Amino acid sequence: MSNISHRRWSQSATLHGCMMDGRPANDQSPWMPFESRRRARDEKREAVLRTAVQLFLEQGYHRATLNEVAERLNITKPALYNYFRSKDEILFECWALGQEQVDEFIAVINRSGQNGLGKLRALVRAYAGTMATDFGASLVRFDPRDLKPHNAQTVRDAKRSIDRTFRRYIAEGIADKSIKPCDPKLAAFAIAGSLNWIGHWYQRGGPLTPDAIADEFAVRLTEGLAAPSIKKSVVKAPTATKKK
Amino acid sequence: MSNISHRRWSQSATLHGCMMDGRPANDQSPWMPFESRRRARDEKREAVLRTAVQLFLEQGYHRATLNEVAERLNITKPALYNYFRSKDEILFECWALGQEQVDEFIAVINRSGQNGLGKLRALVRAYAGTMATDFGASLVRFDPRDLKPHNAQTVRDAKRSIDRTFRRYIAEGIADKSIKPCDPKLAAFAIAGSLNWIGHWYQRGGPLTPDAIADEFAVRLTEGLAAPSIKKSVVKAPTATKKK
Amino acid sequence: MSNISHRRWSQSATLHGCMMDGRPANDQSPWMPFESRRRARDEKREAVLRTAVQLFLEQGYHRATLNEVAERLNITKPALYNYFRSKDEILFECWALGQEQVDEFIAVINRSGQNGLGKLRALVRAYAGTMATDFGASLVRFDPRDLKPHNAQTVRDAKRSIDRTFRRYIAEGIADKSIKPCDPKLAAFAIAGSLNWIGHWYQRGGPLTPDAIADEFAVRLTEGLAAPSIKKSVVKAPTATKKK
Amino acid sequence: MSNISHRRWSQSATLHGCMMDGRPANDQSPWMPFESRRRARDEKREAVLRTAVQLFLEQGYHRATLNEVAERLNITKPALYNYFRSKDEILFECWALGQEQVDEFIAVINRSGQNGLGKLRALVRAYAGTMATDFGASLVRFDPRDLKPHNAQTVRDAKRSIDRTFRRYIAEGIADKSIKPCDPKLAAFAIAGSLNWIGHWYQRGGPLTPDAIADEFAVRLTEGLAAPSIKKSVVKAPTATKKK
DNA sequence: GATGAATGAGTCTTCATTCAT
DNA sequence: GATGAATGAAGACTCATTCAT
Repeated sequence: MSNISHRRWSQSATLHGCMMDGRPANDQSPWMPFESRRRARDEKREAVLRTAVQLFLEQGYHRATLNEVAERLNITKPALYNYFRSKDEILFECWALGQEQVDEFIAVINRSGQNGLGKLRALVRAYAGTMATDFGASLVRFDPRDLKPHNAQTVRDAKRSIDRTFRRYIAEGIADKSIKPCDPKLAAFAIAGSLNWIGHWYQRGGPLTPDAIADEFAVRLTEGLAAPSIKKSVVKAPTATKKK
Repeated sequence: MSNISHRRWSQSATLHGCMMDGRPANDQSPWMPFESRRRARDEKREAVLRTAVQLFLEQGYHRATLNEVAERLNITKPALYNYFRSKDEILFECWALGQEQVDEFIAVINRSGQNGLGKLRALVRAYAGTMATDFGASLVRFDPRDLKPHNAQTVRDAKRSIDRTFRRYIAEGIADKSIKPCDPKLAAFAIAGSLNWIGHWYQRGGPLTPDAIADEFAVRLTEGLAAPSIKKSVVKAPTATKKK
Repeated sequence: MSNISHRRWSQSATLHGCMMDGRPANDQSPWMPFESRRRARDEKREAVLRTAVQLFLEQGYHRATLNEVAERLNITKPALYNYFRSKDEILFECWALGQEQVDEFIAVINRSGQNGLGKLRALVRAYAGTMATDFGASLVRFDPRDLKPHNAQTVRDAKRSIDRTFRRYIAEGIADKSIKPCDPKLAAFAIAGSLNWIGHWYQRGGPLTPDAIADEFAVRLTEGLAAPSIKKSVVKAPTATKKK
Repeated sequence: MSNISHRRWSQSATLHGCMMDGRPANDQSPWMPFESRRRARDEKREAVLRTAVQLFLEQGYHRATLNEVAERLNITKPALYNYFRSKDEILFECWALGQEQVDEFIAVINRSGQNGLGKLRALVRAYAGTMATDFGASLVRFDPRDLKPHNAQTVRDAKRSIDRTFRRYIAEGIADKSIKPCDPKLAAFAIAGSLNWIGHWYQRGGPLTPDAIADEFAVRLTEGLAAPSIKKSVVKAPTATKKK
């Protein structure tokens, strides 16, 4: 039954790491075909995920069938099992790709030397942009309860981590006086809520561009928090958002 | 197998009352038994909905089975079909009870003579409170695509109507100068997003009371919008919400 | 479980017998109310059967639900169980009313002093007329396999008996030279088939009256069999059939 | 639980042949395996239909369960859904196979240059033979109301078409004087009724062979109609019917 | 690596029937 | 005698998953 070693999600970048692995490809090693085969495999994996995330968002995880995923890829259902062990693993990997984006821009913001308000605005901006992507939306539209317990826990941990980041930036801002005193917890909820909601209503091709939304939200969601003196300073978000 | 002998409707204290006045009914009104039967029926319907909404929120609509709904009510699955025609009808009725709350307080707010900002704050407050209830949360946690087309349309219409209300209050506020000029559409999205998100994270029994959340959000979500002069005025929400 | 004595169908006329029982009603006995109650009961029983046979013919036994039978009678489903013990018993009683008609006219024809061809024609005529009634059609449109084994046997016996009657008349006709020599078995099948088919296609309110059909079939189905000399003699069927 | 290990399609002698030439396929045509797969599939579909039609005739459509169909084929119920979309589709396909036989021999008769009586007799003969087959009997033993509206309509149209064919041949016969003047409509009903009834009483393995029935009916059902001069001409039915 | 075929688990739903009132 | 409520038995259908080829 379980003769396949359990691939585990290690909080960052399996798939992304893979793509960087292209590196050894530049030499003429005899296992080049091996390499290229692996790359082909990864590309197919990704194609599955792109198709799946779309379908899952369109119809909802439970109404979407693997049959339709396969059909859209012009393959057959069992072929999917060459790349993924189960439907919920596909779901999880979709989520993981979204989470990767978040991890990346949070890392960038963390390294930026801004004050609390600056970081918060940068976060809002980047997060809003991510919510307007398929994989980003999957962060908030998919239900962890559809995952196996282990993965579900991973998701919950990540969610909590994001929440803590919001609160931390706010707390930092309060400490450095760039943000008015307030309850970081509720403020974080309010801001995150607005942002997460984007994942539910944003429609590609609508009148609003992701950038416009991101800019507007970066201002709107923080202007109430900004301490009087720096209310007007708007910050450019790091353009870390990977879209691929 | 048949360890369920006494059928009980665990959640119906009122129902129990009913059964007690089944006998004294002969002394008063001749259609008392009739009345009481109808009431009993309504109460059972409601008990089903209360149980169902809880289960649907707990486990998600698709993972929740009617069997478990029935079990929690100490009845059998087909008994549910005395009150509802299908699983999705139950879902719809849960939503409808939440929507009723919303319709009611919006009606009250509409009739209040406040300015735009006042109405908006009242709306935020009442809406936040509703989100902290089971039926309220069902407004945003249930997926209209699980409903029959007709009901799905009803839900979508209602959602649009709520959105328009947010925008209208904001526009009114801009017109009457109680709200700073801004894009009503995006502002409405931002506010509604924060509020809707409550339905996803709020846990009964947590450290935050619905009222605290409602108050905080009423201030927090609007202070950025408020025109300088009236920034400090906080409004009590109409307490119109509860229905029974 | 089976504390109810099994009412058994004794090949003739429970219901019919009942109606003849009107007999004691002509006196002023003190148990008149008793009598009248029983008559009321019988009338309701019959009303159920009339409604049921229609519905069963309209929609087919399995698609027709007792609920709809009850609805058409403006009563509720369990009320039906005051008159019948099960759905298939209703089916059986419908069949029995049709069979009664057949038994009656066969008895009449048997007693008539006609020759074989005469009897055959009389039978065809009467049978065709019966097929154009609801209860008559139920003889051929209902499936004995829907009945309990005992009743199913009763039905099969009756069918066989009718078949034997056809064959007997034909054989008589051959013997008395009113019918050309032929295989009575196949001839009976052919004639009975044509007649039974009426139950499938005849629509009340169509252009053809039952009488017209009966007359035409009486001629058409037998003219091939008739020995030359008496080909033209047409016989009036006994008008014994109609019961109400 | 899993006492079914070897899945066998009991009725598919041909299928077995197929599987044998699965191996030699490498020596000849490259798409042989493809072909053979398709053929295997068709044969299984047919095996399902053969089993289903038998069961439906034996027990009636509603009492027959897909489970039993599957069991008789030594497969499981959902496997049936590889070949058919629903139970009623299976019913329809059974009917369609019977109808195909009818369409074929009608086409042949239409092309024959016989006079009206000749065509009618040929039709009777061929139709009688078909009624003695399982798929033929399904033409009259299955209830179109069990089908989806679209298919039900198809069935009704086909029935009407057959009826028109009977009437047309009779009318032709009257016109060309091979048939005595009569009402084509009622005559068609009478003949078709006799024939259809075969589908209800004919038992394979009984004393009567289909051919004997067909021959007898071809004479019996038409001798009453034949105009005196040609009464004796008997026609061989087209042997076009059997399809495999 | 891919496919057709098959499976098993599970859910909704229907309906005849019974029971308490 | 009638009713509302409840039940249990059963069946169709779906779909993720597996297996042999």
